[in-house]
Formats: sequence, structure tokens, C-alpha cells
Amino acid sequence: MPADFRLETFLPYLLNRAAEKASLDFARAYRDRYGMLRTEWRVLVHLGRFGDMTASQIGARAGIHKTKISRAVAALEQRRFLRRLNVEDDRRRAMLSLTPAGRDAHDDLTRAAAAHDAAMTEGFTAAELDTLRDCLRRIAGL
Amino acid sequence: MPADFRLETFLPYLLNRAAEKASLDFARAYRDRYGMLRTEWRVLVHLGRFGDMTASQIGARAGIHKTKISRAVAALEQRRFLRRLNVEDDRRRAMLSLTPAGRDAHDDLTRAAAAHDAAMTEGFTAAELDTLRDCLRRIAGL
DNA sequence: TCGTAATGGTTCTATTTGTAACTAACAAGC
DNA sequence: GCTTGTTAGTTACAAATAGAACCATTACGA
Repeated sequence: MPADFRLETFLPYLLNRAAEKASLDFARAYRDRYGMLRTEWRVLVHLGRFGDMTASQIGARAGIHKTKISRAVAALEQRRFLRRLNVEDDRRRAMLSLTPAGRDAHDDLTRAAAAHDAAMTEGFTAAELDTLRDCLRRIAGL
Repeated sequence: MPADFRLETFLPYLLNRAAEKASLDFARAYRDRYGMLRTEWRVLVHLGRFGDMTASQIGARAGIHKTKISRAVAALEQRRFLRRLNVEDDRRRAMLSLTPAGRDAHDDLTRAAAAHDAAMTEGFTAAELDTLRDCLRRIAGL
């Protein structure tokens, strides 16, 4: 009889609670300043950090479904944060590239992200953070 | 210029990726076996583990918005997994209590959860898991 | 005790998401 | 060249979510 199941230590539960809490504050940054959704912020930061790439490359790297990418790209394009460039020899694909405005938004948001991260991690030791990040990466399969 | 922002170590990002991955496999258990949504599973497990309580008590404990609780409770009630009992001196509230069928589902799912947790954590040392859980709890504010 | 505020819970609406189906372009076999 | 199969990306529709507005009830204060 599993009366002894401890929700308090159940990893998916703890992960969800922590992830939700961690995202919440920062979500205000991209939401309030730029009216962005989380997927849009993710697309933006992927392009900003890893350079131009196609929608499916972002999806593969970020683990996001292509329909979400499609919608996020359309929204970012409409706000002139990115543009689509034709790929020479494959007209199905489009290379996505940040505009200067998109780069500005990216830089602003990554600054906010860094500050948020610093604030969030300040109570932890370096060793704890190393272990935490390592565990999370392994769980996520990264 | 934040060209040096590392998404790869950004905690909200890692947390989300790990949480999503961790939930996904287990979600199949309550979805396929009982047609439950995540919030329904959470309500069920809260009642199963912490005993009868009202909707808002579950919400406070689990950090779930009351509209989600309301819908989850309605769904669980319809499937006869729980019933509402009147609270003596406050007709706004209803004490929620698992039925035997609800208890069975709970026991079945917590068994699956325990197995899932065991499988997920098997690559980690006890020390790593202690640190991981402790960090997650602190981030989540639990 | 009457009026106002606060609480428990549900419902309504607008977004957001997930899944499947679809179009267009490319690739491979014959 | 055709047929068949893949891949990139979009669109359509159903399901889920968040937030506001909403009842009903209880609590509080003049």
C-alpha cells in the first residue's frame, strides 16, 4: 500500500514547482517590455546566442515543437525582431536572422536574465550550483 | 554587450527543460490509465497523501490556481474518484474526500510514480540527489 | 443589524497550446 | 520523366489555461 509515497521528494513535482517559480518573475521582463511569450523569448535568445539558423534547427536545439516555433517566428517577424532569408538551394527553408531591433531586445533581455539568474542563485554555494546544473542537464538529456 | 550570456547555464531554462522531460513520461501513466490531466493527478495525490481537505487548501499547498482546482475537482468527482462533504459551519466550503475508487487510482499511480522516480534517479548518487532536491525546494520556496 | 469587505468556489472569455492535417519543395527509385 | 517518400513549415481545430467577473456565504465594523 503506497501510503508511504512522498510527494515532497518526487522529482517531477519538485522540478515543476521550481521551474514554474523560476520562470515566473523573469517572464515579466519579456512580457511587459516586449509583449513576448516564452517561446518567442526562447527563439530570440537562440538566434542571439547561436547565430542565424532555420526554424527546425531552433526546434531541435531548444526541444520545441515546430508549430510553436512557427507561431513564435511569425510574431517576432511581425514585430520586426527578425527577418527570413531565403536558403539558396532549398526553398522550403528560411534562415532566420535578428534585425538590429531584435538584437537590441535580445541584449536587453539577456541582461535582465543574467540579473535574474544572479539574484536567484545568490543563496547557493558554487558547489551546489554545479551539482544542480549538472543534474538538470542530465535529466533533460542535454 | 551580453554576447556572453550563457543560455546553457541559465537556471530557469535548465529547470524548464528538466521539468518537462521528467513530467512527460510519467504523464502517460495518469493520462492513459485514467484519462487524467496533470492538475487532476495533483489533486488526487494531495488528497491521498495529506488527507481530506478543501479545494483552497489544496491550492495553497500545491500552488495551483483555484480555477484549475475547481475544474480538476469537478472532473474527479464526475469519475467518482472523490466526493464533496459539507463543512458544518461554512456552506461555502466543501471537504474533498477520496472514494475507494479514487484511493485505488491513487495507490496505483503512486506506485507508478515511485517506479518512475526510481528509474529517473538511478544514475545519480545519494549526495547529488540530496543537493538536487534541496536546491529545488529552496528555489520553489517550499 | 445593517452595510461593506473578504472568502470559497464557479463560470465566462480570450489566449495559448497540442495534435493532426495540409502544402510546398526536395530526394530517390524506377 | 514519373511515382513515392521525406522534410520544412503553416494552418485548422480541439483542448487547456489564465484572468476577470461573478455568486453565495461568512466576517467585520459602525
